[in-house]
Amino acid sequence: MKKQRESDIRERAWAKFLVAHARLVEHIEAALAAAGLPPLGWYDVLWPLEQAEGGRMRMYELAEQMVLPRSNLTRLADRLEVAQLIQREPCPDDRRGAYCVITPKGRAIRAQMWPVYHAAIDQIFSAHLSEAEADGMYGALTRMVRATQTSPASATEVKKRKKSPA
Amino acid sequence: MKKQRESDIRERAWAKFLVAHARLVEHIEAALAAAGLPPLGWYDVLWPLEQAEGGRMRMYELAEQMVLPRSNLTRLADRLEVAQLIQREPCPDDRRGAYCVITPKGRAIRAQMWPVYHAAIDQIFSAHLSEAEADGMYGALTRMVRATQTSPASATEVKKRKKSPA
DNA sequence: GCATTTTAGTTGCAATTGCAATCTTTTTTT
DNA sequence: AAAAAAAGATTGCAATTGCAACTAAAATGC
Repeated sequence: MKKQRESDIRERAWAKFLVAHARLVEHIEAALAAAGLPPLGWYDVLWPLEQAEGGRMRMYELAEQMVLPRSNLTRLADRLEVAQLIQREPCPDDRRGAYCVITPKGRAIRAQMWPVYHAAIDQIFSAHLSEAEADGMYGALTRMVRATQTSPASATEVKKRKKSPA
Repeated sequence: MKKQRESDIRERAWAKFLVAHARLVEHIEAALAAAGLPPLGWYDVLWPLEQAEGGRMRMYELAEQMVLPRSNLTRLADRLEVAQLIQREPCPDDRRGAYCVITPKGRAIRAQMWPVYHAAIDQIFSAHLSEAEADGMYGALTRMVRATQTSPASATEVKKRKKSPA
């Protein structure tokens, strides 16, 4: 008889998910800081850029990928630009838009970050997952992400009505 | 032959883990805000307090549970106290310490938050996990959390040496 | 073709976070 | 038992975040 307070295993998984996220990120940030490297958020900008065709991406694309409000990315990009890891370029096709382009220095820093980041992931995340578990987790997480994007009903509705028409 | 760019499934799981966390939290915050309720962080204070013996916990315990820097909890508690959801009480045994005590109003608000929170979890998290998957995920996450706490070697070392002894 | 609505990106400003320093009160050392 | 070290909690201050407002440039409707 081990039904822990009747709380569903899924709820316990959710609670653990939150704690694990906080702990893992904390650990990784500590590792990067200890190595005198930039924070995780910078990596999340540099990596997609490096992957992208021409080392460039539109701001809105990047923001969407990173699950970051636009205004937030603007400022983050400001910092990366000051550090000369990226560079902004006007978009020829759309004069509203701007490209974020990774610089050689940006690539270099990302390359320096990866070993540290990778080692941390291995140690605290990957080491605790069998291939099958990783696979299962990947699948489940993918379904969850999809669930948040395919039901914009609630989110959109909320956005539309300013204060509730009542 | 589908070994996607040779990147380990575990690394892809990690990447998805980060995105999923951001999306899920975003969704839940939106749901709470839409219902005119306090943010998730408040729930995370109220719930452990409500569970605790006497509805009270020491600040440091709470901070640890929540994976939050102490100073951060101090301020969070300030806000909750202003809203009269908690109350601070001096600790008789240790005159440095303080208790965080949940108030009746705190319990009431938490009770109001739960249905909204619970519905969101069900919809975007639980719905996508079989019992076995939830079980597996719970186990894996637990091991990861343990991994971050049992190797304080690196974290502690870093703390000790201020700038690196050169 | 012009008025309206959307979209991309930025900015102002208030709220939250994080880090190092501080103040008290234990706890440990010697 | 005094000195030194550590622990609990808070505070100052700078950095980051989040939201709403704003500008400029497409896209859409009629």
